[in-house]
Order: sequence, then structure tokens, then C-alpha cells
Amino acid sequence: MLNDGAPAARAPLPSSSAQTNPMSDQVVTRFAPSPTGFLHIGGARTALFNWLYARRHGGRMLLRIEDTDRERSTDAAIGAILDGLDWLGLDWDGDVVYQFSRVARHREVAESLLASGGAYHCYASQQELEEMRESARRDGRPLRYDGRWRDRDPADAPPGVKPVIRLRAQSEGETVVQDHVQGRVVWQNKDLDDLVLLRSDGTPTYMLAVVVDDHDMAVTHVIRGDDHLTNAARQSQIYRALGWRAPEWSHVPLIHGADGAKLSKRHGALGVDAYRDLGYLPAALRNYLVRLGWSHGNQEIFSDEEMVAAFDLGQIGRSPARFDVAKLESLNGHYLRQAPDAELVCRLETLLPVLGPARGLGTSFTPEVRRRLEASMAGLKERAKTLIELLDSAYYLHASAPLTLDAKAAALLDEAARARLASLLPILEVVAEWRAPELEAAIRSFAETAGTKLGQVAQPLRAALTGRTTSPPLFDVMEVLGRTESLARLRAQVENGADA
RNA sequence: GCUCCCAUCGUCUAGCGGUCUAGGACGUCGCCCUCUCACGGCGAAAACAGGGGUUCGAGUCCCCUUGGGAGCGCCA
Repeated sequence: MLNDGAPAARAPLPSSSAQTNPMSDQVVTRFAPSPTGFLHIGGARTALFNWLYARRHGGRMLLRIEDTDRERSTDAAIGAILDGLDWLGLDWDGDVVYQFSRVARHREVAESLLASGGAYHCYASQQELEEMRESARRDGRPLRYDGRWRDRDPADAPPGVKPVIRLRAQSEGETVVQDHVQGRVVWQNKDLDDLVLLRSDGTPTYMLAVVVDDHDMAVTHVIRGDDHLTNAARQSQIYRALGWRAPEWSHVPLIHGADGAKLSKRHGALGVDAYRDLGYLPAALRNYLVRLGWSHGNQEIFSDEEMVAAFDLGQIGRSPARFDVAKLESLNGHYLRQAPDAELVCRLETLLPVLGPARGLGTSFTPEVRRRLEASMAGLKERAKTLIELLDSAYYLHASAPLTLDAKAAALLDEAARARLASLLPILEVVAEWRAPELEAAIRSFAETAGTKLGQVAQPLRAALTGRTTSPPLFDVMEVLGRTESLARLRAQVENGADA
């Protein structure tokens, strides 16, 4: 899936200014994705939480791309993440920090730890480590590095082997993480092994890079997925060894799929770009995401301002939430109804390159279609849950001459119905003003004289004009379509009936 | 296997020892509105995983069981 080609082609942004000097009590959060794929829904929520917390406290949210894995990081993924954040409406402060550009600093910190005795060289080979894990697995022992080089004389180093640098972690006592979400979490140090800080090729591990960068970027609050909870313990050890103050932690439970299993690509772990193409509004996704794992009493709908004002780490739940498309759709329907008509036309148009071709539409609307869309939007948006539904429900506005009837509409237009329309035709032809109220009056009186219910006339008419059995209010439809177009569509069906 | 986390309607959740015959939202099902479908309104079914404690009193605190989840890389 990943394009491993030439990541070196990318010029990393300079990040020498990462050493910031903010006011000491300013809140600084960060979103730190690794660019190995799109911005998925879990990452989006993490970004949102970081964004909200920073905004809530008048602080800053930084963006750091963790691209130290040169094999798996791609420019395409960086682009997708940036685009995703942009679409979601989450902005960050300052320049993007590319972690890879900071390797020299990471190495420097590792060396300093080595010099101070807080770390040591380990010459164990990959194979050796694998055997260690294998035998531990076999004997039912914990899978940990056994510290074989921890106190060994470096003179014993095998020739020609490039060592890694490992943290000389405390082996007794406990490591405590005070977490705003998880509470006080305690590990016995004997259960934690000596992690690798610097690989044998001189590049930093994630564990080191994160600590150094968060420190240098003056991050005060780390808000991330709880798959990092045990990492927090190990990172605490690094902070302690360095004599640095650790940030405030908040480990948010992961989002699960509808079946309760971890959200994977198989079920719903789509990139936010997919949600955009599925016709969801960023505001709806934000609102859905903020309520997934977080609550504020019984409030369900939050404007951005309300979200920012109410957001609080302490109200984040500790159990994983399942992703529920139905609720997202419901919220999306709400925001659709609330959105200005012109904005919706605009959003539809930006989706046209994606949705248009399959629907016989170009990549933009004609002025006439745009006019009709806007005039009908009030009635249309009330009936749609997504922009796709909205576009599909507007079929009749851009359909050309011979309207394609869907199955229900075709069934509705039986002989009797066509006959009814045939006798209605001359009445409509002489309607003085082609406006909804006049049309309604004319059709109601026609139904009355014919001794039928309005629905008996309205439904066939709707089918003839829109090709569907559902639509916005019929008389509005007629007004927007105009006299010429309406009568043409009506005649087409009446004649069609005569042929049959 | 080891470490850690979690557990209220199908789903998201409110609840932070008594106000809980457990509230809201989505979804589901009725009814109303009505030219269709929606929207809107009204109503219904629907949960404290199980077992022990603590307490005058437990959905709320503790323990165990069960069931989920995360982590245990020279990935991030």
C-alpha cells in the first residue's frame, strides 16, 4: 500500500525554531501522526481533542510529522494528513515539525545520556533478541530484554558489532503515570525493560524522539490514543533519566468498529477524505467525533464555540467507543438542514469531480441547474442525510428530456394515472401564473371536480415530473422547473401512455 | 504467557453513596401532521455483565469471576 520510493525527494521543512520559548503557563498540545497512511477517524478525533484543548485554554496546537521510519513514510501520506486536517477545519500553530529533521538533536540527547551513565551500549544481535523472546514465550516468561549488556564491561564488546544505546531504566520501585483520563496508573519497574534509544545505525527510536521533541517543543499536554499508555510509562523513565519534566498525559480510548473489534481497514477505518467523498460535512464529523468518548451532560449538538468552551479532559470516558454510522448520518442530516442553501450548492459542486461522472454530470453545474438547485435547496436538504443523497434527490433538476423513471415511479404511472394526467394537462396549460400557490389551487380543484383525493393526482404528477415517487413538495417542484419544462415532461408521459 | 486499561438500553452516553420505579441522543416500533418522502410533534419497547463484600443505604466504593481492549520491536 505504501509507496516506498524516494522519500529523500522531499525537502523537510526547517524546524530549527522548534526550540520555542512560550510563556511558561501556556498550554501547548500537539498532534503527531506518522505519515504511513491517511488520516483515519481515530487520528482525526485525537487531533480534534488536541485542538479543542489548546483552543479552550488559549494555548497552541502544534503539528509534528513522525517520519523517522524512512521505509514507511510517504509524501502522499503527509499530503493526505494535511488535507484531512484542513478539510476537518483543524488548524495548527506554527510550522509543521518533521521529526526526521531533528535526528541530530535526538542523537545528541542519547549521547548525553550515555555520558551520564543513564544509558549504555548493548551489543546483542537481532537474532539474539529473537531467541530471547522465543525462549521467554516458550517458558511463559514475560517478553523482555534481559539486560545482558547493562553492567557488562564494554571491553567485552564483540568486534565489528555496532551497538544500540539502551536506557538504563530503574529496576526497582515503580513508575507512576498520572493521567487525566486513565487516572493514576502504576507499573513496577521490574516489569519494564531497558528500551532502545538509539538504533545501531545511529537513528533514534520513536520512544526517544517523542520525548526529546515534546520537550523541545515545550509541549505541556500529550493527548493521544491509549495504545500509548504503556509508552507513557517508558517515556516517563526517559524524562526522569534526563531530569526533564514530563508533560500532562491524557490517554484516550481507541475507537472500535461496529462489531467491537479494533477499527481496521476492513470495517470503517476510512480516511477523512473518504468521509468527505461520502458526503459528510466537516461540522457533522467534528460533532460526531467530539461526542465519541466525551460528553457534556446531555448535550448532543455542539457548535464549534460550544465545543471549545465545554471541552474538558476529565469528561473523557475510559472505555472504547464503537463507531456508529447511523448516528453520524443523523448528525449530518442535522447540519445539512442547518447549512445555508448557497453553501450546499457549493459543496455539491466541489464533490462533482468525484460524484458527477457516474451520474452523467460534468464537473460543474450549468447556470440553470445551479439556479434550480439553489431555489430547491430548502426542500431538498430536509430530505437528505448526506451530500450524495442530496445530489441524487436533485436528479430531476438536471435530468434531460426523456426522464428515466425509477421502478416505483414507473409502476405508479399505470393507465389510469396517465389518463388522469391527460385530463389535467389542458388545465395546467392555461394556468395564468406558474407559481406554487396558483398551481396548487388549480390542481386541488381539478382533484375535487374529478372526485379523487389530491394524492391520486399529485403522485402521478410527481412521478412524471421527477421520475421518482418522492420529492420536495410538488408545487415547489413545478415552480422551479417552470411552465415549459413541466408541461414537456407531463406531455411526454401522457403520450407515452397513449403509445402503450 | 506477562503488564496495563475497561464494563449502564442494539449504539453513543448522563449518573461522580440516598434526588434512579436509572435520564438524554441515535436507531427501532406506533400515532399525529401531510400531495410523496422527509422534517417536526407525541408515545412505546430497550440497560446498571455475574458473584461476594463495605455501608443505615450501591449503578455509584472494594475484591473475585466472566467478557472486551491495549501494549510487550533496533515500527510509530
